[in-house]
Amino acid sequence: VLFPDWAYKPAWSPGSRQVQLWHFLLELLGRGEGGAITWGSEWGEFVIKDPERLAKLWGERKGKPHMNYDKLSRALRYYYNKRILHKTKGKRFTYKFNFNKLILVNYPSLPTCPQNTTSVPFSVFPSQLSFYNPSIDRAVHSICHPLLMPYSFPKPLPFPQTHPIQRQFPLFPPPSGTNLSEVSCLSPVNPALQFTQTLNWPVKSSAEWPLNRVMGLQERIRSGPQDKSHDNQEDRKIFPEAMH
DNA sequence: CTCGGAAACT
DNA sequence: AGTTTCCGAG
Repeated sequence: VLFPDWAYKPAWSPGSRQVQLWHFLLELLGRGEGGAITWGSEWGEFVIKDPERLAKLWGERKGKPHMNYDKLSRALRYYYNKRILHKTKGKRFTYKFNFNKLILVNYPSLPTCPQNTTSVPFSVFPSQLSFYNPSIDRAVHSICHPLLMPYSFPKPLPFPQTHPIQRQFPLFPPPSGTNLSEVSCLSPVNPALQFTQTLNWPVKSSAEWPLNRVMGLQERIRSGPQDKSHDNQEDRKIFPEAMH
């Protein structure tokens, strides 16, 4: 609920054994490595400073020695329909993660976040997130960086209130695929849930969430080519910024 | 540069 | 499924 659906996908999903491009980008961005790619002026926006160098790094990670920006950028463009990224038009080599507006649109009362820091004082990657980290708690109060991704957090329930014991899991008992070691270490508190409670964010029913409507959209896309103009109209309502 | 179709790859 | 590769079009 706090983040778009894709943000909950772990870096190394059971299906695909390889790193995904957007994880890789977030990783470089998080390191503040700077040379090849940096955060842009807006929240979630990033600029590829050295396209060919970035492509080379990506190629090394994937074992594709002939990777170049032409091919990498094609992969980025596939993210448009998946709603992971969109292009910042007019700005060369500039793209933007779609999680920013989703959060701000739904919670207009949140303070806008100055985003000049190149790194966060704590790690947000799955490997290091697997234990309860008090510094996350602290940082969460000054919500700010796009790097604050939920990755291995259990997905918060779409329903307002449930049995206390169910809070840690989308389903109870947890489905067989659930990595219990990952989930249980979030105790005593699920940071994401504490996040909502601390901030007194409004609770919406699942039907009210634009995100769920986006998911519905993806279902339609997946189910085959249908009425595309209708989809675009839906998109405009949800992501005004993403359209021109 | 940027876009997106098409086909191939893992 | 998520790219990688190739490419014609704007």
